[in-house]
Amino acid sequence: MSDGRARGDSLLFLTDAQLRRGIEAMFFAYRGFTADPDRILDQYEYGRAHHRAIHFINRWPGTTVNNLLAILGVTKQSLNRVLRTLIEDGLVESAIGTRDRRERHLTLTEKGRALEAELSEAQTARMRDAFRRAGPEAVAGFRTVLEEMMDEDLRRLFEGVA
Amino acid sequence: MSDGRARGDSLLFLTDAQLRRGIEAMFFAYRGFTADPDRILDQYEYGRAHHRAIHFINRWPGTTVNNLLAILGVTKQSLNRVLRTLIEDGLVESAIGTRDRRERHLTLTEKGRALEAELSEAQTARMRDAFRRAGPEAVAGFRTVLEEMMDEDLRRLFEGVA
DNA sequence: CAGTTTATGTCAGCACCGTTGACATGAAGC
DNA sequence: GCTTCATGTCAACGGTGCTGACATAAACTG
Repeated sequence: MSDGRARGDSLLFLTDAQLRRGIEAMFFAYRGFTADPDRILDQYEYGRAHHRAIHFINRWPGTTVNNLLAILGVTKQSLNRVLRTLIEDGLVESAIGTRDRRERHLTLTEKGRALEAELSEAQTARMRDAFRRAGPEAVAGFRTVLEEMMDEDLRRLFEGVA
Repeated sequence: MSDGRARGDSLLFLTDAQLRRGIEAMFFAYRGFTADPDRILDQYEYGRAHHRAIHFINRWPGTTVNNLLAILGVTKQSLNRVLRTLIEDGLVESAIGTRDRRERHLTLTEKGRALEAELSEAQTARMRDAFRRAGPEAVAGFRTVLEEMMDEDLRRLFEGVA
C-alpha cells in the first residue's frame, strides 16, 4: 500500500514486502547468532544473561555495576542474580573502588576469561564465515543498517566505545 | 571500500575487533528491533511469543500448527499455550483441515489482523527509517550478511518463502 | 480390518530471566 | 548531619522456553 512505485525504482527497497523480509531476516539471523553460544552455556548451566555479563565485563574490564546495568538494560535485581553466581563460581571478581568505595569494579578471572574465549570463539566463527561469504561491502552495509536500527542512546554507547 | 588497495588490506573486515563490533551491533540492534512492538504487546498483556505467532500466521494464512512449530522452532507445548490464548481472545481462528482432518489451519480474524497491523506498523516504521537512512546498497549488504548467519534449514525456509 | 503413525491438544512441573516493591548498608557530598 | 548514591538482597510474580506423559482422532499400511 505504501510503496513508492509512482516515484520510480529508487525506493523499491522500502516497500512493505522488503521491510517484512528485513524483519524476518532479523528474526532468523538472531536465532543463528545465539545458537552456538547457547549450546556451550547449557553445558555450564549458564544462560544468555550470563553470556552478556561476561561479554561486557571482558570488553570493559573494571566496569562498575551501574555501567553494566545501563549497557544491558535490565534491573539490578536481574543482573545481580547472574552476577552473584558468576562471582561465586569464580568467573568474575568484584573489587571495591578506590576513588569511590561504594562502587564495585568487575573483572573476569582467569577462569572467566577462559569461558569468555570459548563463547566468543563460537560466536565469532559463525560471524566470520558469514562476513567472509558476504564480502566487505555487504559487511559495511550490515553494520550501517544495524546502527540505524539502534535506540539513540545505545548507538552513542556503541559508537563511543568502538 | 571497493578501491584497488593492496590485497593485504582486503581482509581487515575480518579482524577480531571487527567481528566483536558485529556481535555487539547485533545485540544492540535487536533490542531496538523488538522495543516498539514490545511496548504495544504490554498493553494487550501479550508477549513476544504472541507477536511471532501472529506475524507468521498473517504471513501464511491457513498454515498448520506443525508448520508453525517448524518456523518458530519451539515445542508444541510452548506454542499451544500462546495459540490457545490467541484463539480464546478471538484473534486467531483454527479450522479443521478438509483434505486431512487432523490438521488445524490457522488464520487471523479481523481482530487479529488489526493487532498484526499495529505491531507491524511499529516495527516496520523503525526499519523503514533505518533502511532509508542507510540506503539501498547498505540494505542489500544487511540482508546478505543476515542470510549468511542463519542456520542452513532456516535460510532455505527464508529464501523459499520470499 | 487391525495396528501404527501422525497431528494435535493438554496436564504437570521445572528453569531462566525479566519485572516491581521494599528494605538495608556503607560511602560520598553538601 | 541529612541526603543522595551504589550496591545487595528478599520476596513474589509473569512470560516463555523445556521435558515427560498421556489422550484423541484421523490417516496410513499391511
